[in-house]
Amino acid sequence: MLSLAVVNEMTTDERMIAFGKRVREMRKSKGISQERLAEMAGIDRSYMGNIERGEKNVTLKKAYEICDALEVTIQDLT
Amino acid sequence: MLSLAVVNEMTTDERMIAFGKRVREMRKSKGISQERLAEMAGIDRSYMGNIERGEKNVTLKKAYEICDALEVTIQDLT
DNA sequence: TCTCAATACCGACTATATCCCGTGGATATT
DNA sequence: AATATCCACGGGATATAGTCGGTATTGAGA
Repeated sequence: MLSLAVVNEMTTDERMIAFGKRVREMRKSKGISQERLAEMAGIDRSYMGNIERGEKNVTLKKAYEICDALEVTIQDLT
Repeated sequence: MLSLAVVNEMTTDERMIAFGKRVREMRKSKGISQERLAEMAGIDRSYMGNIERGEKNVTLKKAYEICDALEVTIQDLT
């Protein structure tokens, strides 16, 4: 039995994965590499890979820094 | 000298504080206590205080869980 | 003033985000 | 074949998110 509030919602893990996918889309649409985006956002290169694959639970600050590097708002990524 | 991309932007710390303020507003508009929201979101009570004061850099998962407890989207908090 | 609920604050602990460096696979190019 | 780029993936180190249990403070109401 599902409550109305839960219908159509994603799990937090699914939202993490969706977040990573949008980061990857945005990055590719700008034609830059993972490593390049990582250094623009001040993030470790291997960690950026983890984020795009939705394997890591990023903090809000890092999310904001990725937004800044991609020149998008956090609404665009969530 | 400011680049155009930076004009009108907030620092990440300012955005953390704004996030916390919105959590507090939303919580109060629902008439519930910090401690109650904390248990609804599965978060420690003292940590919830830190979040509302913008003292802690919460992870996306926790942010989503707070959204769920408040029955709002993350766009409402960011 | 007294009480009570709500919140702020504190120290110690545990879990995990994040960094750093290296390796290997895939693909494209010369 | 050789070189270069991009990315997945690994282990280990460090920083910090998040928990837990307590105490202090604040503000509202009896």
